[in-house]
Amino acid sequence: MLKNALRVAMSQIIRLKDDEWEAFEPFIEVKSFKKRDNYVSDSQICREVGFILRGSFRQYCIIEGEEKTTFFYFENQFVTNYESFVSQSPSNVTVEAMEDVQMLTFNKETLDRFYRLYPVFETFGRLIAENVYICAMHRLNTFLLNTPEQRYLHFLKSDDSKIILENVPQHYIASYLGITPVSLSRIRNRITRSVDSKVKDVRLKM
Amino acid sequence: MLKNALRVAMSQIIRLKDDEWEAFEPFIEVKSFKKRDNYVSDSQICREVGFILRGSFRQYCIIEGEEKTTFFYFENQFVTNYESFVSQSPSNVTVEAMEDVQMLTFNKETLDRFYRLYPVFETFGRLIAENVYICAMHRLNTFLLNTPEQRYLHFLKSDDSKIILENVPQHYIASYLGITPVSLSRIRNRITRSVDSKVKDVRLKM
DNA sequence: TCAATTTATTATCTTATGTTATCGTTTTGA
DNA sequence: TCAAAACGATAACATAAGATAATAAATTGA
Repeated sequence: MLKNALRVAMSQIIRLKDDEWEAFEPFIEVKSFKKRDNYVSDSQICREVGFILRGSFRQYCIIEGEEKTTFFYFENQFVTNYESFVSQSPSNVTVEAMEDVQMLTFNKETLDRFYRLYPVFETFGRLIAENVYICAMHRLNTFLLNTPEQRYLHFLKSDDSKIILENVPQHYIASYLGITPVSLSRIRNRITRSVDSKVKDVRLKM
Repeated sequence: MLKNALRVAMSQIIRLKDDEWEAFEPFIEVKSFKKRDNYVSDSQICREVGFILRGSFRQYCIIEGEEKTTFFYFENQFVTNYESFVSQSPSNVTVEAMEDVQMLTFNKETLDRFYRLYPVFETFGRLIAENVYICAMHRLNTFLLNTPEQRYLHFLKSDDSKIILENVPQHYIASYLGITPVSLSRIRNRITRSVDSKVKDVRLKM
């Protein structure tokens, strides 16, 4: 059953009893999106959290007429504009399907109800928040402590990079790393050359 | 009574019943730090959350022999290395008193116990986590979307800037904004000149 | 109090990034 | 299927930031 994927994901975070899940399950909806559809729209309030069964999303905001891509969401991940969802304030970003998407969703009222009903849902909410905070801080640190080139190398070593590199055009990744597409292209060129010359060095030493 | 300041702060976040507070209060400790003392030390596990009654802290990490200041904590704020505290993993930062400090603290075991005892503490933990996440994202956005100069201007407009500008040397602020002290000095110079020239323009038009 | 340290500014030089434009190639969608 | 759009690499140029050093002022602490 489709909804079971969410149960599995939640069970990796909290101990969910059968009755708790069975109470929650009826509030989960199955939704589909076509490529290019918006899941969250700029200046709208985000009233849901989604769990991606199939497909992926890109999050961007528009600054001086230009789209700046700030995040990606893939299969088996939760997707929402967390700030807008938590504070029920208008979103300042758009979350757009990069391909056709099938997902499960539950809304704010549902979650708030379950926060009140079952302490384990509060724990769930807390652990999710702690986790996204730690991820945000790691990313922030790459800006505070690294140059763009170091940031790209750091990104290549990260767990997220594989799925992103395989699914996302390079200029979106540049944006995600806070640099221009041209600059990322140059950085990649530089790195390749430096690796090549190292290979050459090794050859010369032989 | 000293501990009441924490009750007030917590009550701005959650509804705390008398019996809940009275159960919690005995686990709160009062601690003092001298200027330059470390509250959190690099590679140590952070086992506490502090609430600052008087004084301030600076958070930094050492990269290639250089201190990079990444955060400040002031009166009536919570202070901890959140990641280290939450995951009970070694801290990668140092939190050092910028002046003599008086604070209240409670430790991880206490908090975990109260998470289990009272759902309202889970709510407290969740709301704190949601809040620090939103703050981290706002800061991350200034790196993703702004140039260093825009970032400084943005910082000047922020709520935090007043207390930081009044209490912190400029080169720490530079570090906090992810730029070098020399560069921040130039940015300030540039801004002043541009404001000056605008004043001059106004005068000429009169 | 006074020497040592810290701090902020400024100058010089180097370099990486931003900007803009061009050019193939690939992908898209009507 | 084919024209249009998207994409990535690259070049040329301008600019701002990093690195380093010198200097003066302020602060610190013995």
